[in-house]
Amino acid sequence: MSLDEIDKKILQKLQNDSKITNKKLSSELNLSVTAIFERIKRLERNRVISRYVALVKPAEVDRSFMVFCQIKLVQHSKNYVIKFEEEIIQLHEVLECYHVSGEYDYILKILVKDMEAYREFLLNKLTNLNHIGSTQSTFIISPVKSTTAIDLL
Amino acid sequence: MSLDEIDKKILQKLQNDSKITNKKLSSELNLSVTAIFERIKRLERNRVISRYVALVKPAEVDRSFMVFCQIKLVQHSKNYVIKFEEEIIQLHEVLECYHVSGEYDYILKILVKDMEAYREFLLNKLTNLNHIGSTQSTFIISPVKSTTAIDLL
DNA sequence: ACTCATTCTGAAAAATATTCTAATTACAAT
DNA sequence: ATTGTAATTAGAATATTTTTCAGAATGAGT
Repeated sequence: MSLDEIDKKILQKLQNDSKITNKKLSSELNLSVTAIFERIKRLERNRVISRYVALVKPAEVDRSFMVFCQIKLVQHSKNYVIKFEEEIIQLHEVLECYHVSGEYDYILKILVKDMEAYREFLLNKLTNLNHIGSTQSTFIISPVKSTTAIDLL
Repeated sequence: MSLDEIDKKILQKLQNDSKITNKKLSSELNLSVTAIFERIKRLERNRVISRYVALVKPAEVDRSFMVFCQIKLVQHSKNYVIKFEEEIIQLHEVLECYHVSGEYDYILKILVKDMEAYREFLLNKLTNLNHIGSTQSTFIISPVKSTTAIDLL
């Protein structure tokens, strides 16, 4: 789907604050409320906007420990890969998982309460999965930047 | 701030779809609209909910290339670290940046159009920063899971 | 039992989202 | 240039939702 400059400005603003009203958007972009409304609906219909979400502060819900975990599989046959990915998706501690290039096969972003909870996760969940070869954990000392907004301007 | 089960259910739902109406929430949780309204306002006031955002599909806005880039600094004096982090924050291609444990100092999640754009980014922006020792890039072959929602139940 | 603070309900008011009709614009084909 | 067609827009109406308000229920501490 093709996006003009107005679409991009709308997306830019919605990515930063999806609670902004159509009225405010319309005055900032010098368009009618209806024009804004129709454009947003079109962006939603075409799945340019995939969803609207509330972002929760991890520390406020007792999830202050973030880890990047790299994983190697023992085999790479299609069945193993499919099975592994299905199982990973089920784990709620895993916020993100990517199949990647390089020495390891996967990178996972994991969020838990603390180091102890991570140990539990590793022992009881992750290393219990079949086909896992080795893992390597990288702990987050401090977040420097964290955004979901893609720059479009 | 302390959260009861109702708060957690509200957060759970808002993390998945922040456009859900208070009326719908109220019927699903068997509370009045006002009760829901007040609870959400409290969650916002106390920054449990940090913001509401629209999520945009990267491919739809021509950003199909994601990379994890690990960085080592040449020195770790406070001034260097501060300066480096300030500069990283400015780069719109960098969606996330974490100070981490292990062999490298930082992990960055970078989103660009394609490999060529990534090369441009590396040459013109990243390696132009002072104090950078070495970098190592890991390319995303395929996303397996990607969510912003923290499981609270 | 009484007070205080918190959370709740239901109704009213204010603001916003959505629908509708018509006018305008953009653009391709002639 | 001009016609026709579709897409986009504006403005008014209607429908929904958010927000405010007053009063009732709840619970902890005295």
